[in-house]
Amino acid sequence: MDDNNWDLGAVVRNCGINRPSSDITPNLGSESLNFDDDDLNFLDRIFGVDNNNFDYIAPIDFSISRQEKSYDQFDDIINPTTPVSIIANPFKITNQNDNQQIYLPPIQPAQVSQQVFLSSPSGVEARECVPTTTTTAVSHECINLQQQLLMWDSTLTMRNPPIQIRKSKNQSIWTTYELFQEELTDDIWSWRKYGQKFIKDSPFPRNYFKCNTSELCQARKQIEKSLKKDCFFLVAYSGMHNHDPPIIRRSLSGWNHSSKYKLPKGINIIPKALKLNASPSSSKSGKRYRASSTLEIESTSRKKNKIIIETMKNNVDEKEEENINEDVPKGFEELN
DNA sequence: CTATTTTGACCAGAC
DNA sequence: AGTCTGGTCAAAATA
Repeated sequence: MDDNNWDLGAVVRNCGINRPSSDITPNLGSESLNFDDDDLNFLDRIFGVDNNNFDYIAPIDFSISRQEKSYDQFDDIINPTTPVSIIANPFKITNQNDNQQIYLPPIQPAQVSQQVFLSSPSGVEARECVPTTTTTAVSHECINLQQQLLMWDSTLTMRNPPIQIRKSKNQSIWTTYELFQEELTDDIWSWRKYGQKFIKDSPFPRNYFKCNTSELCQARKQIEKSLKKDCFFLVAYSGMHNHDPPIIRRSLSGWNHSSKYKLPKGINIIPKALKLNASPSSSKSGKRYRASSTLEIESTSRKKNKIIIETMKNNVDEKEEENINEDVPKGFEELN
């Protein structure tokens, strides 16, 4: 099997290209990325998604010690005999012979990133390729790859490709996934909630989290309930951790793993309509509604809907209730 | 008392 | 310049 059997690459337009390796800008998020049609077509083939529904900003940042990798060499990456640095947002790799696909994990271990083509997809020339810095120069800033892969929930990552990669107003790059409620606890990092906001065109609040391990860590996470698909949550990640993950997995401070059937602590999914129409006596308290965030997963359809509707009824008079029903998002209709 | 969450205010980018 | 929107801050509330 030769190198061309694997489509693996990164679109590179700037980000320190052609600069000496000693001048690599460590923070990718602060760089501007511009893509043309060729870039987007290339990404379509790589990600296999509809470009119209995919806001490509920065598809990956992938760093490895060698510029080219064959299948066997890639296998060496998965089972490295020597420390290799990988900095990657989730990235799908397709074997063109059998269409087998894998996703690189969303591991974010290091400060340094540099975009590299490992092999050029057919019809798309790798341009502005640069060799990476040496492994030695990078690896000391990264956690060990084997350690990363041990922590990588491959089943989760495999069935959850990113559905969107976007750039926020402050130029941060956000990679969004669709997850089931029970998958929300599949996160190796410790997060602390720092905000919540209702976003335009969605009745559900967006919950903002930052890494709770290090004050200096810039990693961020956003969680909101999917409007289009009631059974899903939209989970977005931004920034790289500059430290090792917490040792204890799935039982992190501030991240309630006591039951896989409960929402992690701090995630609020109460629709806007309820908040806006809540009675004055409860308008200042989210506590009243947070109870519903510990509902059993089985209730995400009938039971939860029932309780939410009942909550609505308890907090509005009949006149207001008519207006609320118009605002109740899909999936929260009263059941009969 | 400490840690975490809540929530209105504030700020900056986009339009 | 003014408004809208999303992201963050930080004091207060809560666990």
